Amino acid sequence: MKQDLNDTVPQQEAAEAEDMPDVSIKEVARLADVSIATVSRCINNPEKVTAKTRLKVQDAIRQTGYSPNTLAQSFRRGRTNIVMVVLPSVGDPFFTAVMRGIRAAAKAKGYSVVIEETQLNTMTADEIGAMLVSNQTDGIILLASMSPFGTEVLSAKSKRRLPIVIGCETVSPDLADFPSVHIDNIAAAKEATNYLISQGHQRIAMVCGQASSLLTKDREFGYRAAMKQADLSIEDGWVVEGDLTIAGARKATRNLMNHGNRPTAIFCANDEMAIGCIHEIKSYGLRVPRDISIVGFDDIRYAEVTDPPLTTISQPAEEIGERVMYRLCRRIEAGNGASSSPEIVPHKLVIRQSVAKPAS
Amino acid sequence: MKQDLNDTVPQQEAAEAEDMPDVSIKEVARLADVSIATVSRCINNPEKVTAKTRLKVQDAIRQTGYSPNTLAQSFRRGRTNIVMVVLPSVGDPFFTAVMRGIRAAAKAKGYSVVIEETQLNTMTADEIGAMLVSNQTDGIILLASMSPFGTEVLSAKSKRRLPIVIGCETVSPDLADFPSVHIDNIAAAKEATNYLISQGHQRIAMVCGQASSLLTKDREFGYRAAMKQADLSIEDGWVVEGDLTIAGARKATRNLMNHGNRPTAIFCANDEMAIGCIHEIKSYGLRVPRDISIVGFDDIRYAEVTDPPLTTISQPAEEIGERVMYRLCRRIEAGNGASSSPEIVPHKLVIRQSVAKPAS
DNA sequence: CGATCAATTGTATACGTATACCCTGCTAGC
DNA sequence: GCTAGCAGGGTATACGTATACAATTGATCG
Repeated sequence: MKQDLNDTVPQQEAAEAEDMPDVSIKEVARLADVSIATVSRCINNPEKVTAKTRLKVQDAIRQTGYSPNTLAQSFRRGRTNIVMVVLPSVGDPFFTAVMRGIRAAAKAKGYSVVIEETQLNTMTADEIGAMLVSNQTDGIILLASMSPFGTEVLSAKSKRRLPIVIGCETVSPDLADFPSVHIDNIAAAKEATNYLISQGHQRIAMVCGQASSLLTKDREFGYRAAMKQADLSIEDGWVVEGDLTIAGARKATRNLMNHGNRPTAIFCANDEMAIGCIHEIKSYGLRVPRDISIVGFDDIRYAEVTDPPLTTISQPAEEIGERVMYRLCRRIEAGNGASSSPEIVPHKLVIRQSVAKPAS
Repeated sequence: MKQDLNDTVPQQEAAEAEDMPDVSIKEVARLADVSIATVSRCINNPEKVTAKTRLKVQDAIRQTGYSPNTLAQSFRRGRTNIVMVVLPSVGDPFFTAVMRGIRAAAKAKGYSVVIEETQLNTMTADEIGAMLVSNQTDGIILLASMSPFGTEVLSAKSKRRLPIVIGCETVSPDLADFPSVHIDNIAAAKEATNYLISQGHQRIAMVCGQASSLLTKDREFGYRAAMKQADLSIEDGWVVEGDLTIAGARKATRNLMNHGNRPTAIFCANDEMAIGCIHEIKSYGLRVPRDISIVGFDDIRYAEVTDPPLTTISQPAEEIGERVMYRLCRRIEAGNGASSSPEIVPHKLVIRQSVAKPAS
């Protein structure tokens, strides 16, 4: 519309030929009076070229403002230096913390990362499959369980030799040979439940995640195990399914509030739901922890500024992210030679003020 | 190490030849007994090929499990279908909401998105410059102001014909010719401040963002304008700088609490800081809003579950994300022909319970 | 001083795709 | 029935880089 009249205005200094639209390795070679092979070597194997030539070439590079065409490089090398991470929800502060670790490690290793969201597992297997093949990436980090089509991933992996590493989630049996790094979710959930029990609670409910999520399955398992071990019964309707969001938790909590035998404590499968849970309880005119105690999971950064501050299980989120990324790198570089054993990182129960002894 | 002994084990059914490591267009052409050009046409211009041939080719594609090599395509076409978005902090729920909109639009348009974080503007200009050239993307969405090196971006843009669109931030003068979509930050901040004034507050402080962030600069400007218009003075030390995080806000709030003339209301440049602010105030044994009123900005999803629920300025975050992505697409497809006028979306003051009339 | 070898640089090719251009064969209009 | 036109499909090439291999240079040693 109006950008094409710049031919009528005097060329603005042109600095150092900085405004070339696209300068290829050829330009550099011509200017430095060497072959393109030499230029390429100067960049990738500087030690294989004379100091004198190297200087000439570096000079030409500077003059032309050349930078290698990443597309061509990726094509030639067969590597994009992009990894994909699949997670349930980008909005969850826990996952953003994990992402921070992943991103830090990725940057250190020279990778970019693209994120795909399973939208809390509402994606169909087809959608996920399409997502996986359409993106050309060097590897995949799975932070979300996708059991329904686990085999699809597996076949894709073996087919394209695509390294996959799993984080946070407990691995499902058919993905057991992939490397993974996560906490011991069962033990952590047991610990959280036991803490409630140790405070004298007997009527303990749980707001868990979707049935499709292995991770929350494990947490539910830990909860049930602790209850059984303490000889406490779990009434029908005490284990309600949230969708890991605040809204979902509020709805789930409503069911708990209306239960004939109302629990005195609630264990939430993540902090996000614990926040919703607390808020819903307050809307009933009840107080936390005086009337009902709450334990969360993840220790997101909002956990300490909620009212009351949340007692929860802390995961080393950033560390998980870093480790999982580094393991993926090793997998990319070393192939299947790299270790594929699961890596368990430590969790910790952090006690704040959302749990009290039961009133009743 | 151990994956090379599969020649000794019997081939596992081989299904439908589904396990080929890398099948190119050539395989398909050979199998369908056509030229590779025809295969390519079948995929990209199906109407230019006979129905019969098309069927043959589609059959071959299915049999081989072929999918085009995205790297080669990108290289050939000179387009990656990847866009980069630069934002201050991936952890901030406001930006994750914007990202949700961006992601949705990107998916609809067939783009992947890589995220770069300016780490709350602690990146150096060099780092940012490196980031921009290293990533081969079709376009950039700027959600963070980077005034110090705005010119660098600008030159990069003109140099590589790289479309850039700005979101959320008010554009700095030297980026004024880029398309942008955002709310009227000044007007919104004025509205927030006026609301406090209308409730009878006169000693109103502000926790703003870093000086380098244009966006919070605008909010501060709006605050000052509203105060001036109401003939209220702003004491030294009433405008404190946070870093848009909870921790930063708590520190900033501490200064406000220790101020000789303690304010009765605080306007925070974002909700994240408002949360920190509230928490810090509580730690002084004071109550919100009885002792001090708080107004936030952004209306993140935690704003309604804080205690008390936060009065704040609501931005249509997801919509901003979508629109900004669509504008980037238009820019990528239509070049500079696409409109570059700023697009102002509406904001809204949402009144909850963090503001009361001043006690004094 | 010449031959051999190492070091350095140039030449040529391949990666997989998209497309400009050409060729073939068919159809339609006279 | 012959030709003009056209549609469908094949051939060849280009994209920018990296590298195997060839060629050339220089140096060292006999």
